[in-house]
Amino acid sequence: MSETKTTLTDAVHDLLRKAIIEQALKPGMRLPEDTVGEQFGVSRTIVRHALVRLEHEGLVVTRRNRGAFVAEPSRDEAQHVFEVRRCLENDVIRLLCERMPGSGYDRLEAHVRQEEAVKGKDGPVSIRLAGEFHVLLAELTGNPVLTRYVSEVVLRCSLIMSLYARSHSSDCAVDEHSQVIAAIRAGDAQRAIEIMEHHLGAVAGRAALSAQPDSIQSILSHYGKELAQ
Amino acid sequence: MSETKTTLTDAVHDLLRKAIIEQALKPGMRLPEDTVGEQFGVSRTIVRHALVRLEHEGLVVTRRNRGAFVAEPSRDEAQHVFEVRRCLENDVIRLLCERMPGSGYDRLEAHVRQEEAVKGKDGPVSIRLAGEFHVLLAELTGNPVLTRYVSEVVLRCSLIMSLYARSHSSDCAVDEHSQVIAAIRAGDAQRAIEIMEHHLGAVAGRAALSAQPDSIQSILSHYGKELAQ
DNA sequence: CGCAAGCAAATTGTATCCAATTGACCACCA
DNA sequence: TGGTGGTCAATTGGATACAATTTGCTTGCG
Repeated sequence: MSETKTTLTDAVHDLLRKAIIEQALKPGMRLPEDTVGEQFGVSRTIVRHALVRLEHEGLVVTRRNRGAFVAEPSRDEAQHVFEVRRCLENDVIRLLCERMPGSGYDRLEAHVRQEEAVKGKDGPVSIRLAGEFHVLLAELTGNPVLTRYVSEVVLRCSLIMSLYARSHSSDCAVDEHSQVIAAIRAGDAQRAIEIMEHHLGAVAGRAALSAQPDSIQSILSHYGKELAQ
Repeated sequence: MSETKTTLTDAVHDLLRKAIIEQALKPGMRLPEDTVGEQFGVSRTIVRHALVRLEHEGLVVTRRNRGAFVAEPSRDEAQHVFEVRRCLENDVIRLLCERMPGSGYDRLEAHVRQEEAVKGKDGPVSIRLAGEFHVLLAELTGNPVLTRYVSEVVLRCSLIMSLYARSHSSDCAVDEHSQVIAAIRAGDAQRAIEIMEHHLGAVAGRAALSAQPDSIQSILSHYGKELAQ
């Protein structure tokens, strides 16, 4: 366990991801390989590998010979991500109602307490914790594959919310988290799923409903395809 | 559209993936970077990037300073992949019952016809087509995120089946594919999901039930962790 | 004054090169 | 004989160097 699994690539990968999620790197921002590289004191090779992974995760997009950019999910993409997220998280709930591990509730409640602790002061930490609650749920299913996918969509949702949401402070209402836990504990999968649906719906809603007819670039990008090049 | 999106990395990536799925590269086989590189006539850098992606997709695993190997999913892992696959594919069905695009049935039926054409002569092509049917279903939802995930788990399932299944010829019963289409066309989501569950259950079953108490290395690998190094 | 061609800077795509870690083989010793 | 330590080959981790492509600007012409 003590083996330092962190190859440099992993480190850069994590750092960039965190920076993106915390909005230090804003959507659309360019990520030149050597700039990032010298910033972290590593060579382009490393940065490149990290960027490849991030692209796979949907947090950055790369254009041929143009470089990497922090992803700017369109509303359509956002819709798609949320759709998958609902599907996955519903299944998480369903599985947890069948097989919640022993220490599960303790860990969940500990997490919620942590969320409540930083409730007032919003900001990066609260956003991160909100996401991690959902990842923790996935982890408790004991299914690493499911966990990875949930993790990915949650991260993308964070990015999406940073683009489209009006207010971040209440992205994940902590009490809804508690309600989900309670419903699972009661073994009431149906209700837990309903709460989760409502929970995610609310989050997605804050993004979708703020649909001032899309920012100009978003609209134009839609038409721009036709005259690309 | 004509832009040759294929950077060399993409090409190698695709080639390796295809080779793995078609079992030209068998699970557990080593993939030394320079060997692969000189085989394809590219440098290690390229192979490296391709391997990073394949690892992300779960088709290869890499051990620090040891290199890359074609993944050998344990039965546990296999279980996890199938669990996620069922979740995702059920959602695909559900979505398609709501919004099947106009040309959808044509494309599906064309595909099934293709499958029937090569039905007798099993082999790589039939395996590939069977997988692509499920990917095609996902594509028809119009959700690229969902499509990518389905695509990934389907590929991993192909790998898994190549490890654990006794007979490949009937991995995906073509008539079950037809039944799914029919159920969706009837708008009967419940029935379509049932068929799909049964369909996937049968596939997974062929793997899981052949559970001669696991090959020796599989068992030992379970205990081996403790004395790893 | 607007537009097109062309040039220069910047950045990615790819290859090669060095260093560090690993695993294996072999000799040596209790 | 079994275990231990050391040296060596092999292979990856990482950095640097070169080539190709794109971009934006400049310049010249209509």
